[in-house]
Amino acid sequence: MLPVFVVAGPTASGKTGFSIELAEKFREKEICCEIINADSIQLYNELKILTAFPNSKEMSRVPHHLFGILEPFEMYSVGKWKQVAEAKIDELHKQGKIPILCGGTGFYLNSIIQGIAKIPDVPESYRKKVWERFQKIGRENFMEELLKLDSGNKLNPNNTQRILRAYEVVSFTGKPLSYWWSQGGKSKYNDVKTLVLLPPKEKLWENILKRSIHMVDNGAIEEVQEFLSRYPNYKGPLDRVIGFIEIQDFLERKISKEQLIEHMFIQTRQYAKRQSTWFRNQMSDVMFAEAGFSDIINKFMIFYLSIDKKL
RNA sequence: GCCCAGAUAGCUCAGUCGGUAGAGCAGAGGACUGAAAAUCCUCGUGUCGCUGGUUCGAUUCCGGCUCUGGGCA
Repeated sequence: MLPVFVVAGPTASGKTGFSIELAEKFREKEICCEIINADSIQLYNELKILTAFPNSKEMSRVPHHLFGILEPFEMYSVGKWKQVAEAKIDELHKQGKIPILCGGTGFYLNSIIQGIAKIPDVPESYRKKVWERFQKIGRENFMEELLKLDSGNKLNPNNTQRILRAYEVVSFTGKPLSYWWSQGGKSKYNDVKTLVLLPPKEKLWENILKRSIHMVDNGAIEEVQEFLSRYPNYKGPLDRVIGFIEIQDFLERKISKEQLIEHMFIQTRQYAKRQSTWFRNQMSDVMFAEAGFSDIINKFMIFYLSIDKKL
């Protein structure tokens, strides 16, 4: 049974470059690795500068999968990603290749590493109705209704996304989330090797600042402008991309270029922190690494590579 | 040079009719089962510009000084 490699880490920790070097290092040993995207936003085929999409040079060094597979209005979810990612993993395994899951979306990664409960799909139209009900009756009444249907629910009423989800599931399927969770949903892979790149904070902040400046000085603004010319008044899943809203503010002269960079710097820092918290506390059996690439790669190989002998 | 307004948390500012002070942002920590670059929770001691005076007690009132805006020359 071939392993699954996972390369995780906060944004700007160098995952992309690392994964490529790792794959090339294995190639020297006649082991073929290919990269599968585990970043919820690099799934989209837009805003490639702002989302730090791997460039064509990088993509030509090692085969990349599940990058840019979505259109800007397509809604996605862990469940959907898990399905296509597993299909891709299995396909690579059949070809005798090792998949490297690379990305910063810890929630997605854990759905492969630890598994996730199987819950029936709630149709988009139904979700919309739930949202409208929430809007109509207000948070308090909505929460009251939710608790009637799902008395064990301990969600904070302010957590809109979660209470909507809980309501959706219990009212659509007739069973609360806790029921579905208790049904299990184990990982189908038993040999996952996870590496988390976790640079010291100062180093990470430096990378983030450099990258924010580089993005706005090298086309991110024009990219957003061009995107908006194709999708005027866009509202959709890409709204959450850090810098997307701020660049629009800049284009409308609400903020200066310096403020734009500052906002992007701050938000990216906060995002990186949330990611690090996840990696530290929600993932298990991981190897954390801080040092330079070649050093980590060697350690990774020594640490996990009994495969050398297996193959 | 004169007049006016400021000077309080890393930043922007509120406040104390005299009993040593609190918001937002930033920051720190945390949660996370199909929106996850999302969403949510917790955390606030700082010579209240400096220096005299009045007072039992001054960041608060009074004087002087320094600095920063703005105005008049």
